[in-house]
Amino acid sequence: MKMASIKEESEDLMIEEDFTVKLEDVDQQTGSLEKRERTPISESQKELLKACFQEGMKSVGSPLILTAAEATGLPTFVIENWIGNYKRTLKPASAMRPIKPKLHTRDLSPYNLFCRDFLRNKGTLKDIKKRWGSLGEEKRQKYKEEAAMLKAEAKGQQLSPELRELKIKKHLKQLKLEVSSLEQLGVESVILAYDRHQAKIEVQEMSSKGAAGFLDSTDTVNSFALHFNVISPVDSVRKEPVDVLVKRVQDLFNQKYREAGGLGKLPYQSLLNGNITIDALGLPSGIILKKPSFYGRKQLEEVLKAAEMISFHISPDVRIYSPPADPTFENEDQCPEEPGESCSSEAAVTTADDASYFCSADDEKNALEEWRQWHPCKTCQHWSHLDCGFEKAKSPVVSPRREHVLVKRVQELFNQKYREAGGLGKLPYQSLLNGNITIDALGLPSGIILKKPSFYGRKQLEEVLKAAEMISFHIKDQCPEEPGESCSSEAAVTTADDASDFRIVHVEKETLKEWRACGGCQQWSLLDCEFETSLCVHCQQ
DNA sequence: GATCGGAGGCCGACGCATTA
DNA sequence: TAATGCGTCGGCCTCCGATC
Repeated sequence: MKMASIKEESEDLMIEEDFTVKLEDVDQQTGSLEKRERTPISESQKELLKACFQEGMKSVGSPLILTAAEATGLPTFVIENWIGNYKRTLKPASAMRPIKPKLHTRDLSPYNLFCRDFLRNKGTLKDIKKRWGSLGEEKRQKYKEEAAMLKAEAKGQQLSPELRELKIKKHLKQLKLEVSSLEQLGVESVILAYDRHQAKIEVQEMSSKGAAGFLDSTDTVNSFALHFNVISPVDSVRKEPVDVLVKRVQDLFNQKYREAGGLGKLPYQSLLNGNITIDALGLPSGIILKKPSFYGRKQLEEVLKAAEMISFHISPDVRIYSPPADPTFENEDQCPEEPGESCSSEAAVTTADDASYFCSADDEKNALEEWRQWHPCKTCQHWSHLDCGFEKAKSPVVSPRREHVLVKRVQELFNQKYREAGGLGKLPYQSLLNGNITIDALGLPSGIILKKPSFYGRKQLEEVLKAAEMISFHIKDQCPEEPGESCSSEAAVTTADDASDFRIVHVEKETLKEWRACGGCQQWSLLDCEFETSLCVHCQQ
């Protein structure tokens, strides 16, 4: 038809030169996380990589990767990605790749259609202007007709489910940004959305921090769902908060520990120090024993699902190694200063693996590694932590855990801001949690509140790092000592909810703790736990 | 006048499924 | 179980019509 004829005619729009958009022209200064990290690879680096590829660096496990890394200065994981992508470029393009529907919020213009045809015929962007300018009136008219036809068609047609979904997604995203913008202006807002076309009952929440507190304290969301004749328990409308799941797993682990003969609670610190060894049987595949707060939602749910299968076996005599004062350990990620705390890395667990171990001084790799087990080096016989001194000889290529690096960077950032605010040492999360200290964190990205970095998701970590320069802490005096001060325990009660949730912030409890002097006995006390009136409970009695 | 958003391709990053 | 392959995402390129 008409469209086809236009397409045929556009064949003669072929161009002579093959310009390509070069990513090397892109700003290469971004070492930060301002946007998604993308490693610029220069032409010379590519040449080196291609040369290594020709010499056999054709798979991720190739020993030539290290050579290439040295030659190019690129991290090994970047080279691994490059290999995969480069191999793909060598293959002929996949024949029938389904075309994803695109959401055109505006009607396509004659110019847009010309661009489509021109670029489809290997034309380049640089030439478009020239070609469009020199396009004959007749051809231009045909594009106008096609645009008008498409516009008319779109008007008469019903939206396909795919396009509808795209459209909804786009609007929700816009709403989310609007809520965030309003929040920055000090406006608390809530948006609840329910899609009538969805078989599954799902209420999308978009709310500011304060408004989220309101939702938590009321049954609004559930009422909203019920309004649409939906018999839906709260659980199906809203996921169980992560911190509740953490608590349940904690209880489970403590119970299993006691069943195995342990006393009290599972001693994560002793595990970490290697003073005790616990074989955890029945854990879901891929999940190892660690402090429950280090699991994500999915893992927590899996652990709870497998609760009955899980059992612990305590081997107090199998002490792997009690580390001496080791300089490598001094730089560790803040092994607990407060009782009950544990490192941000995973707790120690035994493994049945009996591979050989060799020292590695690769700090970058060590920073990414999760292991925490002590072994003697087969070469120098020194004992050391896998994560600070060793790599496993059998697996030279370690899958990088970028989140760990991000967590660490945020930890350092927070500690730095804490010191800039006059604090000493490291940010005392436990004191925050207990409400013994209050910190106003200014400049944090919208929707993110101060909490232990390991509770942030990857996206939040990146946003925090992005806003690093804007962030400042203001340490308020400790509550009990300075009458008249008020404090909020908000920092202590956040949850690490799924990034997929539209909910911007999830504040489980927001307790106003205001210190007041009793009108009778003049004793200072917490408003929420002692006072109803200007008299404390004792004086009221 | 400022801003948005469309075109198609490139390519690094990443997650998941498959394979050895 | 580690390695590999593949699909997908997202940011970027340039230019300019449409819209506010």
